Amino acid sequence: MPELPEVETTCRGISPHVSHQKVIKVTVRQPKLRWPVPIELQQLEGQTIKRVYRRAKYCLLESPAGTVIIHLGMSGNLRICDRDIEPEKHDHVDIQFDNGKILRLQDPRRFGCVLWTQKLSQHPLIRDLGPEPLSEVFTAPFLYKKSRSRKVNIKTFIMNAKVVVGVGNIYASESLFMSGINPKTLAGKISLKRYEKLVFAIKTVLSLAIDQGGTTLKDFVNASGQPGYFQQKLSVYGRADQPCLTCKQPIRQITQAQRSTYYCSTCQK
DNA sequence: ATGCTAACCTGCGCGC
DNA sequence: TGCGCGCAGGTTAGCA
Repeated sequence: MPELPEVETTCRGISPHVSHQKVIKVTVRQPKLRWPVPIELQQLEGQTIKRVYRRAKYCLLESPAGTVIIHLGMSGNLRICDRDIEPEKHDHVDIQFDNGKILRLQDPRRFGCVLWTQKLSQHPLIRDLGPEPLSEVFTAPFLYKKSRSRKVNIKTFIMNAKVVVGVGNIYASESLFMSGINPKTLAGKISLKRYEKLVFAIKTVLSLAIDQGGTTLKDFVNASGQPGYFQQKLSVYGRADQPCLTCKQPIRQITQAQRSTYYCSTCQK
């Protein structure tokens, strides 16, 4: 479900209900997520959330005692609901606040996680992350330098969180289409000039998707339960065999690193 | 260091 | 209707 725009949409949605609120109870119904939900998460009880923010695809709840690290995996969502709303199937974790609201994690596939750390910057999941794609440090020279001698294809390269965070399977295909780059091209063979186009495309696609409230393919909903609308603007993702919006040739679907890639072999060289 | 694969799960749509 | 198969928005561990 969630790539960077969906996580950003989620964080913005929950923040007004969670920031500066005191946690009165943490309930874990199913601790078997990607990693077990740690018992130390209970240290959150009694804490007041200082802020809610996003790093990569992690939603972070910062408190004086430590930070909650939440990842939504493939199928997770975070919702704000009233305390008397009964949990449903796959509602694994609740964080209840003294304002009567509950932050509730639902994740059918359980690829997500809820972790607790006292030193976020040293956490293994956070430590080695690349730059934020919407930040000023994510530039063409950065990507160009990082990619020299790399033999992996460009699509897999930009989906590598050690290179740049937040570019998932949808927006990788969309960005490469926008920049006219064939996803099979080796990262190390791409010129600085073409990386200029790619960096611009990544920033543009992600920003537009955030503006649209994310992409809802199947089940993404924001903190209020509403879908996103970016799927209406997808150029290639999920459009196998349909005509390219530019040249009318059929969009191709291939597999790279065990993931589907969509592209136009005419417009992307 | 880099690149590739399997693995972790549930649910849904499709062909038969 | 039911069953088996393939596929799905992520990311890490482990191995060559």
